[in-house]
Amino acid sequence: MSDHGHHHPADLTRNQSLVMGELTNAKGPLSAYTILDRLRDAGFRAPLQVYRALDKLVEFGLVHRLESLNAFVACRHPGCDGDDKVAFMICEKCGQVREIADEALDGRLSQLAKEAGFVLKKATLELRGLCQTCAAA
Amino acid sequence: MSDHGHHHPADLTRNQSLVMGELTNAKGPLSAYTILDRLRDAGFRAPLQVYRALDKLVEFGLVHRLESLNAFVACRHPGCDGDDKVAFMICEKCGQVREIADEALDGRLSQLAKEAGFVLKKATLELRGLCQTCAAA
DNA sequence: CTTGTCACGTTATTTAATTACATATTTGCG
DNA sequence: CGCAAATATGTAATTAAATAACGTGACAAG
Repeated sequence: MSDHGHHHPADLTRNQSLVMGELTNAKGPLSAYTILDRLRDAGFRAPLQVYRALDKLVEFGLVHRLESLNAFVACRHPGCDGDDKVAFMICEKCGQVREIADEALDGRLSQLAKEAGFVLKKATLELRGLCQTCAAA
Repeated sequence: MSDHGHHHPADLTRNQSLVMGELTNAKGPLSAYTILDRLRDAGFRAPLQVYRALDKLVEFGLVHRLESLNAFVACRHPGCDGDDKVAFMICEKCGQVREIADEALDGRLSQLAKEAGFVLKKATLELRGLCQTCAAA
C-alpha cells in the first residue's frame, strides 16, 4: 500500500504509467481519445490501449471517471479510496474539476438509500456550473 | 402550463409525442438508439430524429437524461420542474429507476457550492446499486 | 407575399467504447 | 530451472452514442 491510501501495485505497467502521467499533467479532465492522441509518440495506436489502462487506474482509485463528460481525471483527493461517494464540481467555462468529500452529503445519501431499501454500490455526483474565478469574471 | 408544473407547449410535435410515448411506456430507461429501433415502424430512420425530440423533451422537463447510462427516462416526479437537483436510484439488476427529491440533500449541495464560491447550474446525482426487491432476491 | 422561425428528413462524420483474436510477459510453484 | 496460469499487450473490426452539414416544408408575423 502506498502512502496515500490507494490499493494498487507499487509499480504501474508502462501503459498505465503513460496514461497516468498524462492525467496527472493535465489541468482538467481528458477524454480517452485525447489521451490516445497525446500518446501517439509513445507508441499508442488503438483506443483499447488507453481504455485498458484507464480501467486499471480507476480500479486502483488513482483516476475518476466523470460520467457527464465522458472523461477522466487524476484523483486529487488522497484518502478517497474505498469511498465511492466523492462529488465533483465541474466548471463549464475553464474545465477545472474540484473533488469534494463531505460527511454530511454522504450521510444523507446513505440515509436515503437505507430508507428506500436500496443497496448503494456507487454514487455519481457531478455538479456543473461556474467556479469562483470564472463566476467572478 | 400543464397540470404538473412543467413548462412546455400544450401539444408536442409528432416526433416528440412518439418518443415520449416510448419512454412513458417503458419500465426503465431507454437509449436513444433503442428508441430509434422501436420507432422504425413509425417511420423513424435516423438518430437525429430521436435526439432532436429528446432535446426538447429534456428542455420541457418531461424527460431526464441519465449520464451514467447514456439513456433517458420519462419524468415520474411531477413538480421537479425547475429543480435540477433530482437524484436517481438505478438498480443494476432490474434496471428500475427511482426518482428522488430531497430537501436535505439539495440543501447540503447548495451549501457546499456556496462555500466553494461555485455557481451551481445543474447537478447529476445517480446512485447505482440494487433496489429493495433485487437485493432481497 | 415574403421573411423568419421552427420542425423535419437525410447523409455523412466524429467520438466513445467494446468484441474478437493473437501474442507477449510476468508470476508462482513444483 | 521449467512450465502453467494469470496478466498485459497489440491490432483490426465493429457497435454505440452523438453531432455536423445541408436541404425541405409548414406556418405565423409583418
